[in-house]
Amino acid sequence: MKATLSNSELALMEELWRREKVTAPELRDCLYPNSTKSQHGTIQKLLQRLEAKGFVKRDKSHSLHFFSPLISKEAYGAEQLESLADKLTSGSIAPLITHMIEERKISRSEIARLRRILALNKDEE
Amino acid sequence: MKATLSNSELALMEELWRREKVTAPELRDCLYPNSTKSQHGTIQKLLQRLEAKGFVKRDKSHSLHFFSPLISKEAYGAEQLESLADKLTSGSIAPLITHMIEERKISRSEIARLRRILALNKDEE
DNA sequence: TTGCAATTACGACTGTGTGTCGTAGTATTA
DNA sequence: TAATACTACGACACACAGTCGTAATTGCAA
Repeated sequence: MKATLSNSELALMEELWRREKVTAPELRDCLYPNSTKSQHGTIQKLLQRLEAKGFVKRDKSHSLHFFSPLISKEAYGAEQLESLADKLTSGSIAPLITHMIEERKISRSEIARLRRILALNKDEE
Repeated sequence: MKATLSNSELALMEELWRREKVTAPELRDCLYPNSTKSQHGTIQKLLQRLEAKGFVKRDKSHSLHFFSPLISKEAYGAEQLESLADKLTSGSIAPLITHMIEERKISRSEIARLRRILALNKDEE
């Protein structure tokens, strides 16, 4: 599951992540506020592709299907980060973080937050 | 410069990052070992696109052009990471790191390395 | 100076993926 | 059974990646 999500797919997943179990009509109303009676198919097609990619589970026990995410937002993000590190820095994320810190792209509070996360794993060193 | 590099473009950039100042023929010999007399254009086209995207600088002071990267590998990686965090986690990378640690996707040595990087910024807290 | 070889410039083509829509089929409800 | 809403699926335009072929330019050698 190293595939990446397109913009529309991501917007749809965001909604799935927010609500966990959603129907296609609900998604349509949410993503296309004034739905012109035609975007039904768009949602269906997106869901169909997301299902094929393994991102979405379809519950068709009722005629009105329910969709739910098969991967969490954090897991997807972590996968993307891992893939980025694999492509660029031999799998290591340290160089990326280093550069972001040097360029002040990470706030001090974020740095503190990261330090706290990493400190929890100190005993395993 | 939030654009992302395709596979071929990345392969070419890797070579530029490695050697800093390279000619098109050198890139051709490197990326297409047994060049079938036709891939000259491919390299030219890739360089042309990379130049248009602002990733590459072209020195045409000689008839044989020299190409060099306009962005470092680390800067590009950091940009990608930043863009990923913006899209997924409101710009914060902590959730991604957290998930990777929980899933044991980050080795203990890498964790130690990250902790060291972050410790250097402790005084600024 | 002229011609050859190598490089540059650029247009064109294929293939792929995204986003969109239309239509046909199916199920629920009145 | 007729109307309505949903599902299924094919088709399309568009953009981009990757590739190639050809024309134009330049450098070098006879």
